[in-house]
Order: sequence, then C-alpha cells, then structure tokens
Amino acid sequence: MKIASWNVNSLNVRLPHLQEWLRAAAPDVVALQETKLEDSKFPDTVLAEQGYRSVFCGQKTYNGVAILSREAATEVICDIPGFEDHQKRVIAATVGGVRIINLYVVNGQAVGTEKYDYKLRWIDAVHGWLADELRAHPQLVVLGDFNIAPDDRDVHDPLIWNDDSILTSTAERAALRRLQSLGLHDSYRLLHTDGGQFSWWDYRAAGFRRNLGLRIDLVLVSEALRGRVVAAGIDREPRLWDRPSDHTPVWIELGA
DNA sequence: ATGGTAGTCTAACTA
Repeated sequence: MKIASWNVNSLNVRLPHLQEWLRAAAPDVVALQETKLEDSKFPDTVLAEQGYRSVFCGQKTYNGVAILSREAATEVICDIPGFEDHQKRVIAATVGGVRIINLYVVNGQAVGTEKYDYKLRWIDAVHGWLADELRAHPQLVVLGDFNIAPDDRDVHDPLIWNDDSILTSTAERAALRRLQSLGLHDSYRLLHTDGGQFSWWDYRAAGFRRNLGLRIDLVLVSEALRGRVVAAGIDREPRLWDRPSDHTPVWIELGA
C-alpha cells in the first residue's frame, strides 16, 4: 500500500500535475494540502475517471485538505474535534484498515507573532486528538505539511534555519517531538539518515535551483505500522515541471 | 533593481 502526501498550492492550478503524477507514481492513498477550493468546486468527477475517490474539506482562497484513495474511505472527519477553528486544515479517514490523518499544519509566519501562538495551540489540540485516535486506531498514519523541519539534516543551512527561525524554532521542534512521543515515527528517518533531502523550496531567490530547501512534509507511522514501512521517499520530479507547487510529493510503501 | 515568487483575486494577504 503506497501512501503519499503533497501540498499542491492550489488544486485548481495543479490538477494537471496531480493527474500526471498519479499516473506515474500510482499511489493507493494521497493526502493533499492547500487545495484552496470550496467543496462545490472539488474536481472529484475528473479524479474518479482516473480511479480515485475523493473526500475533502475545503474553503475559498486558503487552506483546504483532501484524501484521494483507490479504495473507499470510511469514518471521514473534518477538523479537530472540540477545537474551534475556521481554517480547513484537517481531514481523517480510514482506508484499507489504516487510519489516515491528513494535516496542513499552521505556518506561523514568524516566531512571537499571533500566528505563531496559533500554530503552537493548534499542534497542542492535534496532540490531544491523536492520543484518542491512536487508541481507537492502532494502525495510524499521520501525514501532511507539518511546517516544521525535524532537525538540522532537514534544512539546507542550520545557521539560517536556527532555534529562533520559523519552521525550526525550539518550541516548534519540541511540539513535533511531543507528537512523535505518542509513538509516531518519521518513516523517512526509519530508512534514511542522510541530510539534504528536501520536500519544499521557496519560490523566491531561485530556491529550487540552488537546493535551498527544507524537509517539512512528513509521513508519521504508529508503532503498529512501523515494521511494515518497506520504502520511503521524496519525489523531486514534479518540482521540475512547468509552473510547479513549491512542495513536492513524499510517500511511503507499507508491506503486508 | 532598496527581497525575491506564486496563488487568490485586482488590494492585500498568505506562504
């Protein structure tokens, strides 16, 4: 079972890329972030023609998440239960016996801002909810755009991306570690220890050409799934295509 | 070239 995550930065613009990538990569499940589409405009008919069912939770202009799957998704939930939030950043569903939790984590803009506080509060709410989800669904995958680079191997320059920078600050990394302490393992790190493997590059300053990236798109797996991760990777190819998203797909393969 | 680019939407916000 191949499970992937991709922040498409507007599904309206990126639909051709998504379709091309689905053909090439043939994932069983894909979590999308930043669809930026109201539910009435989601291209579920087109995707169904390609063999993927869609569940989605969107809004105009910002945010928006979706899960595409070859098999039907059940037990679909939007938003974090009990957490007041107008931003559509969460969708969860069960596919083929695996609980899939798709997160578009708050960016946070800059350390010390209101948005940064919202980011930390938001992750704290996710933490409480995931503890419940893990009890109900031991076979759990939490994936998406985490907007946090776990450690210095995951940034192009640790002097720039330091303890005081957004996406790498001490409190953000501590919040991520706290999520992982629920028993959620960074599947890329189960199989690879190399640095310099990124999933996002800023559009500005020729970030991709100069490989000025971060690894902020993650696939976390529960203890029960840990031993089933037979492959994990980052697919840089779509970042080379014309008019790309600033993120590229990340994926894992779960064996039997 | 006084920060660069992209998306949404046409001013300014978010990333």
